[in-house]
Amino acid sequence: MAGHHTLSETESAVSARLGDLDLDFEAMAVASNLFRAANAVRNHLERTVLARADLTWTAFVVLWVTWIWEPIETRQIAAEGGFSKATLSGVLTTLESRGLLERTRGKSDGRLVDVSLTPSGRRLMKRLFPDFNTEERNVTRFLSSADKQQATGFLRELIRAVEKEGTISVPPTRSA
Amino acid sequence: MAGHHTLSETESAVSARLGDLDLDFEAMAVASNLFRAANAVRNHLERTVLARADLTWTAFVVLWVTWIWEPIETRQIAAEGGFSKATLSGVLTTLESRGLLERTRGKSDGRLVDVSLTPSGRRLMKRLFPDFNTEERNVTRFLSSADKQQATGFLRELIRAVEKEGTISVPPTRSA
DNA sequence: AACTAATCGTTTGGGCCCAAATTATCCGGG
DNA sequence: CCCGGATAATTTGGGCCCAAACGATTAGTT
Repeated sequence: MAGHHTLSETESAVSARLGDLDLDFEAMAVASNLFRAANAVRNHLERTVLARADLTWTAFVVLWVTWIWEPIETRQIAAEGGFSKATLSGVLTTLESRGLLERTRGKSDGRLVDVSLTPSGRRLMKRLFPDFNTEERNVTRFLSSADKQQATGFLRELIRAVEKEGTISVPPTRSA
Repeated sequence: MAGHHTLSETESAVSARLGDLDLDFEAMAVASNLFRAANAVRNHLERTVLARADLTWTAFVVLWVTWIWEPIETRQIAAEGGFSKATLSGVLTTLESRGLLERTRGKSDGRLVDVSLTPSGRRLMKRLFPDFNTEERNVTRFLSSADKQQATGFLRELIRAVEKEGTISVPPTRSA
């Protein structure tokens, strides 16, 4: 992550291509910085805290969610973590083979699968999470307490907008 | 993306596991909502605008960056897009095979590769980007203009914190 | 009981993702 | 000119990622 252009540089480059007919540059700035920030923070955490425990990002999220809410059903892990059940299946297999968690078929409903950490998994999280939080503090160190609360609020509004799905409805232009 | 717990629910669950020794819950809230939001928005855009053009997220980012700054060197695309050159190599091959862009060896320096869109690639972006921006506006519709500017500012502070790398230095606890 | 539809988790196939190893090119001595 | 170190992009190998297909279980209907 390095090559940054200023906002107005990008704006004028876009305008040169499209004649800024009806674009919302503020929305564009929010979106592009959202992905840049998430990517940068994620890569940073993967290369520092998580690398020390030999965990990928998604594996950590799965362990984290399970740690907090165990026992928890797989579909809830996927919903909480924001990835598909297909992805989760593979990651669960990986983590189970390392002895960090266990799958057990649901007793009342044979279709469901409950996930719990093993003692080893719980030890890992108890050791890892404080370090993780220290890095979270580190990457937010330029934001005041009020800023952090406000930033959290903005992010939650984005999430709400996607989930409420009140789409402005893009006319279905036909594909390539 | 569905299962949300409130902030305080999560806080007390974490405290129950760790005894909230020295945790920064505000930093935790920023980080977790950052990933949730980025993930939600990305998945949404992939399933709406990008699916209509049969493009993955990363493929779109590559096309976008190239569209704006062409001709551009591969290492700059990777830096701008926030992924590794290894990832880029594969995506470039995919997009080149679809006739959307071209690689040309640098004339002055034979190690470098310049990337440009083909006319077909430029037509695609010119058609696609307005739709993309409409969705960007859609997902930010609960934020006022001032909010969007402020949110952009906060996100850029996160990026700066990662890049400046003034790490608080987590004591290197040993691995699993 | 038997059929049907709904709802789980998993598997499959193709693409993205990164670190590390590899190949190719450049540049500066000697 | 040739050698070696530095710097490009690419390839390799293993893991994540999703939609769609699949197999298993449950629930509703008759």
